[in-house]
Amino acid sequence: MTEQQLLQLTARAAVLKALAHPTRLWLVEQLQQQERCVCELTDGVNTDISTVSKHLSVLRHAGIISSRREGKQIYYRLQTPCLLKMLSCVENVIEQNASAQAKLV
Amino acid sequence: MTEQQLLQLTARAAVLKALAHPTRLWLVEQLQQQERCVCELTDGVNTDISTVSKHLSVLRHAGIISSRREGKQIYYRLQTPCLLKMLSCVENVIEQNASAQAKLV
DNA sequence: ATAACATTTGGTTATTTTGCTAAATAAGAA
DNA sequence: TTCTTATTTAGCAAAATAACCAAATGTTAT
Repeated sequence: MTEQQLLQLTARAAVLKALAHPTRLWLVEQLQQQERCVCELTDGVNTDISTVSKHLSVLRHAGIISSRREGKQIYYRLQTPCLLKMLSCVENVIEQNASAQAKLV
Repeated sequence: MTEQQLLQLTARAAVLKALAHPTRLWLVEQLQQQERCVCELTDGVNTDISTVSKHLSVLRHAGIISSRREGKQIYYRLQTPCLLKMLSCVENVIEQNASAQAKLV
């Protein structure tokens, strides 16, 4: 693995790592159709507001979402639509695991 | 978020988390064309054999790769080909980030 | 059985991540 | 200005992760 390769792989890993949390995946899902303010997002999730804010910050730093202020609220939107297709492949892995499990029984 | 949803999102996050490491991404890349034994994989990477083995174990537990023994060697292969397409979307995120950065300069 | 090889597992330590509470900012309303 | 609402930041403790070394396992050859 070259130095150049390592840099590239680390960048990819950073994006994946940002997605790799149930709450953050949920947030991405919520932003699928339309942008949302933080208050709307915290409503649906059972964790603290500050925790949600931190998760949003992680996603934003990874370039997965972006934000804009409108009055008191801050609205978040999805930056890269193809992420949703990506997740369907993740689902494939899970289904395959499930059927492999089933085969063992 | 319902209990059911949380379970599903946690499963997805687990797959993404397994991928979210430069060495593991490199390993997945190596398995893209053909299966490989551990000795072939450790050759290309600068870390300890035991560390590589542990990374392979993480990928295997996530159902991303699988292994078979042939004599003294253990061969690993990719379980879900669509993962490679998935990573091209991750690359999109990175490129978009780069061009956003460039715009600022 | 012993030796040599390929790989995994266990133990340790350093680092990172997570989620909470409390405090800080930012914007609008009174 | 002061109050209220919306959101972020800081600080902390618990849990998870990563990398190394050493020891254990499984396989083939002697």
